Amino acid sequence: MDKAPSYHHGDLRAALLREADALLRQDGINGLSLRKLAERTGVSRMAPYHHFQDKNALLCALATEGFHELEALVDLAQLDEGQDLTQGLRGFVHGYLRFATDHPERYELMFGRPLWKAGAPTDALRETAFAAFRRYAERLGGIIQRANLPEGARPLRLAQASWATLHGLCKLLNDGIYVDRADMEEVSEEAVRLMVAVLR
Amino acid sequence: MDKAPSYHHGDLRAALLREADALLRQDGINGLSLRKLAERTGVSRMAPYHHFQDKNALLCALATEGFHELEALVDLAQLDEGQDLTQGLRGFVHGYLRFATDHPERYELMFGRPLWKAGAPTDALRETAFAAFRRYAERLGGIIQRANLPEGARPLRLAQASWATLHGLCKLLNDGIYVDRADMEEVSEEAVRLMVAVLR
DNA sequence: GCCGCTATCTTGACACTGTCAAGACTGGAG
DNA sequence: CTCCAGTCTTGACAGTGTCAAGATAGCGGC
Repeated sequence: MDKAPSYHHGDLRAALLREADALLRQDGINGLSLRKLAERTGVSRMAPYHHFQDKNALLCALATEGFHELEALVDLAQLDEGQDLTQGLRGFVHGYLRFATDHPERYELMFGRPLWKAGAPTDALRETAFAAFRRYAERLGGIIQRANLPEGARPLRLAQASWATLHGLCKLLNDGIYVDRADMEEVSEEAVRLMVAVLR
Repeated sequence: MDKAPSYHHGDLRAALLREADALLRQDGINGLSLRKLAERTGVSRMAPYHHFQDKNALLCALATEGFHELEALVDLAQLDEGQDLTQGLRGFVHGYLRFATDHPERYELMFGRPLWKAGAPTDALRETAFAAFRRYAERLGGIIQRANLPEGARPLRLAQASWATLHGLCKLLNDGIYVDRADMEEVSEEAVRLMVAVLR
């Protein structure tokens, strides 16, 4: 556990990711600078570059972890079983909102423009992120099929539209734009109604 | 039109906003630096500070213009008259998506975290942004009332949820996350279905 | 045990950013 | 004409990501 501070750190990369997460929580995504991170980890400013190609690569790695959690969250949601549809959706929606609002900086990193538009996202990030979505779409497809609704290519579209609702809600909430944290409960319920309504 | 380049520019501020918009389009929100802007406008780097307190203030001013356009767009939408509901909503949704995807950088600026969370938004920005939303909520309230649905505090919640859907869709589209530009037509139609379904 | 190779870490330097401080100009009011 | 307040400028500083080149150390082969 306690390490004599030798020239070779031994387990940088992991330490970097850990400290980066803490720094993210503390200073936000804009406050996360490689130099601060290096200093905090007790290493010189260029050391991280031996474990990550870029600042972008480091952020992508961090975001990828987040998407793994998100995927687990989708798996946990009781969307498929004979369970009540509204109840299942409500659970997922609440879980998603909670995930996003508990760690806003992390969520912003995962879905933020800096990674996806400005810096090119890593292949690993792309894959992990889309895996979570694909899983969600499959679940929704199962529901549609079981309720034998007019299917078509609809499951995908519905998954996109409903995820957009969730995502937009989280963004508005986290940035404090049109919906207040105090409204969270009621608005999320309205979102559930939206999704359920279209599923009948 | 042609100005002898005198010591006093005469109409900076306006020129700054104009050039800033162009620079935004060209280099994206991250590429918009005050120094580049100043040089492009043909003025020294500190000149903008006599017309805007901050970089933040300048960006807020730019975003405010955007929200004025958005408000006009809400006003244009045929949401209230006896017109077919689906048709009216579809028009608004398409208009909104078009607004966001035609000028992604501008949209990102308007609703982005840098202004709303990191830097404190100007009072003017706050006001303009919320005015647009309020107008939208009123329209929706009118629809609900005319169709005498169970009202309650629902208009506001519905406005929040549906705006979130739109917003999330635009974000996903512009950042290229779960929904591709090629899917735009179909997904937006699904969004319309979402909103209409919950209005019955 | 020793040599050398390679992964790892370091310091120096550069171009870039936003902004504080202090000076230079100038158009208009008195 | 004078002076002043509004406008613009240059100098400086701390902070950023990252290229280049040097320092260190652990590990396999002899």
